[in-house]
Order: sequence, then structure tokens, then C-alpha cells
Amino acid sequence: MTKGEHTSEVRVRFAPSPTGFFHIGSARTALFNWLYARHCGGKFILRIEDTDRQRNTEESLRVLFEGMKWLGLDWDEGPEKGGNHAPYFQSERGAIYEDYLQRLFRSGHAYRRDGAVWFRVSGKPAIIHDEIRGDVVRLEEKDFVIVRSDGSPVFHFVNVVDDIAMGITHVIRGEDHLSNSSKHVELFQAFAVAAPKFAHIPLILKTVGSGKMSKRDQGALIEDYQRREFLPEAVRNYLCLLGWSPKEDREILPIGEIISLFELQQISKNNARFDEKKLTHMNGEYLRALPVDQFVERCRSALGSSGLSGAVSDDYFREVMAVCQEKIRNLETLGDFCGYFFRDRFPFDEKAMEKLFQGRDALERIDEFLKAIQSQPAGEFSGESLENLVGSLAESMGVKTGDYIHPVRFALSGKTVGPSFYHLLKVLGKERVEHRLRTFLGGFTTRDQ
RNA sequence: GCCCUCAUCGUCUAACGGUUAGGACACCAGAUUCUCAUUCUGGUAAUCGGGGUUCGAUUCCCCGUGAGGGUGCCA
Repeated sequence: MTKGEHTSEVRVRFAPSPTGFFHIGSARTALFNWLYARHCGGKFILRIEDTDRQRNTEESLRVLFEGMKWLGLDWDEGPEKGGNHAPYFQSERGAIYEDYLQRLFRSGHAYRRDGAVWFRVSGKPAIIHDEIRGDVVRLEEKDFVIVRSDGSPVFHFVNVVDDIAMGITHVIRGEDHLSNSSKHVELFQAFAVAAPKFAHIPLILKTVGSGKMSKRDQGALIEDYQRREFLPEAVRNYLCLLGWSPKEDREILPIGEIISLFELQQISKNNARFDEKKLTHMNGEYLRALPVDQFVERCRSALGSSGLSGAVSDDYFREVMAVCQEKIRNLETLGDFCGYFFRDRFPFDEKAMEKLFQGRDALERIDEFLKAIQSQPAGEFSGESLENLVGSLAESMGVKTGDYIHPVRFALSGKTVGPSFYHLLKVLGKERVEHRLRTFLGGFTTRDQ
């Protein structure tokens, strides 16, 4: 079955509790649920598990919703959207829980002790039908609390009640819930309802050290990627590959294709270590594949707060970005990479400075280059004619073109890396180039005295 | 401690009894009469250990070992 062609009875849900941040592991759980729903033509439901009253804040919800939208994970039922099973906040579903609780009392599955309500376990092993791991058998040995003595219902209870009430067919969640699932299976049995199919997906581990990613680890929060100007489609693609892989040896593929290829059986069983280097690589691939117009737009918003883009014309901005696109891997460092296009004062790489200007040769090359371009009409300050100019200059002086290119690039940008040299000159323009070279040489004269 | 899950290059993974064990990131080396944080080419690098089953095990079974998770009136 492929996207949009059919509708099915598949109903999956992402059920986060608002914590104030959007963890990468939660995001991937949401993503896998979403992919499965879209693959099957089923429904993706967002349900907010806010039974822990203290943590339920507006800000927490905002972070969550924005993160979901940023990743393109739209939900079919839930907050802001509604649906036949509203409300979608557990804090508003008290009457439903009360009703289900009475059923457990009547059937003898629940009892009161110490002011709380407890669930009586069956004493028999529960079988968890897992689409990824096969049947997992686990004995739930002890009765557990389902309503606290302050009257608030516990996760295990409301989670199962809502899955029943909302007609959830597949529970796709992190492997850290696998041991909980035997409790949940017991609850489903107590309600005389067939348990949904489960899919316990592997966890995302720290890049270094032991344990799963925690909110304090670098790269653990979706809002950080938003702030750091990663492309959401790159983050999403990377996340798809953390625990799942398509057939063939493909990694970067459009979301529509991922949807049609996505199968629960194809999900890996083992935990995956998070690798930001690979994410950054993919981000670069996505950046370079962007149509120029879109790339320029993303750059504009990425540089928005830096003040770099404000002072120049749209055309100039566009030219600069077009020249940077083939080199850049992330938008986070864009300002550092191309700041010198917008300001005459920019930092110089000290180490490169020492290496490049040990003797006076490099300064003489800059001087020669400066004299050579002065005779060049401003209108002909373009790639091809500049290339010819440097070529014949080098030839007449008996040196390599690189002997001009490296020091001049450095004097103009403070860096040894950047866009292609002739593009750099052309975009900066003759006037700016001459001015910067003079200033640079002047700085050396002063220093020598 | 007890319970559950997992185990292929440093990392993410492919191979669901027969492959020179494949791809990607990273790394290293070359190339691009201009850099490289781009692009292209090439290279190093893996089946945790021990027993079985089988003509044949990365693949199936058992035991170790290692890793991860759970063991709350958190979710």
C-alpha cells in the first residue's frame, strides 16, 4: 500500500508528556508513527499525556508543536485539530478514566489500599506481540498503582484506556517501554480487549560514553537544530536512518519515497549511537541540492539576526549566497564563512597569516596584482577576464598563479578557504578589492616601521 | 540482585544457510595548471568468545561475555 492511495484502519499515536523540550528520541518515535500512518493510509494521532500536573505548561506545548511542525509531522487528530476522540489532553479526560476505573472495580481487577487504587495482576506471563522483535514473554509479578492517593491516574492506566478509547491499532514506542508493556497487556486483558500490535523501536545512544541520549547531551533537542538553522528535511532524513533503512544502498531520499518504503519489519533491533557528523554531512547535501532561490531565502532567515544581510542590495546578497552554496555544509556557520562580503572589517586567521607572509614575497605578489587590476576597466571585472589577467601576470613574472591567488584571497577575506577565487573577486567588485588590498598592504607598512 | 532486549568496519547499516561480507559517515592518500568545509578517484577497517546443528554458518540452537532498558503513588 502506498501513500494516499488507500485508507486503512491503522491508527497510531504519538503520546508525549510535555516536558519543556523536544527530545530527539521522542521526535524519532513521532516520526516512525507518522511514517507508518502515512505508509498505510491510516491515521496519526497526537495525544498529550499531561497527567503530571506540574509539568504541563504552555511553553512546553509550544516547543512540542513547533518541533513537530518543523519536522513536517502533521497529525490527523489531536490538539489544534480536533477529531472524533477529543479531548486529546489527558488532563481533560477524567470522566473517561473514572468510567474505566469503575469497570475494573466491578470485574475485581482493581482494589484500594493505602488510599491509592491498585491493579491486581494475573500471575500469568503476558505475551507482547512485537512487530520488530517477535513475541516477548514477561511475567508481571507485583500489583501496581493505577490511581495515586491524590486521585490522579497513573501513566500505565490512562495510556491503555486511551489506546482503547481511541481505537489505536499499533503502539510504536521506544524500547524503554518494553518492560511496561506487560503491565499494559494485563490491563488490556482486564478490559477484555485485544491488545494492539506493538513495535518497540531501538533507543538513541549518546555519541560517546554510555547510556541513551539525555537532554543535556549535544544534539539531543530538536529546538537546538531549529536554532542552529539545520534543514528540517535533512534532520528528518537522518532520523529516519537511525534504526531504519531502505532496501538498496540509498540514504538520502525524498520523504515520499521513505513513506512508501517504510515497513516496521525493516526497523533495526539494536540501539543506535547518535552521530552529528553524519547529520551535518546530510545537511550539506540537502543544502547544495536546494534550488538557488530557496537557498538564498534560507540564508536570509539564517542571517536575519546577524545584521549582515541588512545593508546590501538583494542582488548582491543573492550573488554572495549563490557563490557560497556549493561550499557550505551548514547554515549555522554561514556568517563566519561569508561575513567579509558584507563588512570591510573582518577577522584574519592568525596561523595562516604567519605561514603565508613569512617573507615579503606574498606582499609583493599582492602589490603586483593590485597594480595589474587598476588598469582593468570596472565593467570587465569578471571571471574570465580576471582569470586571463592573473594567468598572464604569473607568466610574465615567472611564478605560479597560486602565488597570487593565495595571498590575495587571504587579504580580501582573512581566510584560506572560501568560494572560487574569481567568483570572490567578481562579487566583491573592483572598488572593494582595490580598497581592501591597499588597506592590507598599508597595515604591513605600518607594522614594519 | 531480579526481569526484558540486543550483538557485522570507530559510527549508522546491508546480507533473512552458499557474497571476494556491500553501502554511507568519519579517517587516510591522490586528482581538480586557485583554496577546500566543495566535487571526483582510490585506500585502511567488521561478523564478541566457546560449543553445537548442517555438505556449508554473519545467518539456526545453547552457554558465556558485553551493551542497553526496566525494576516509582515519573512518563
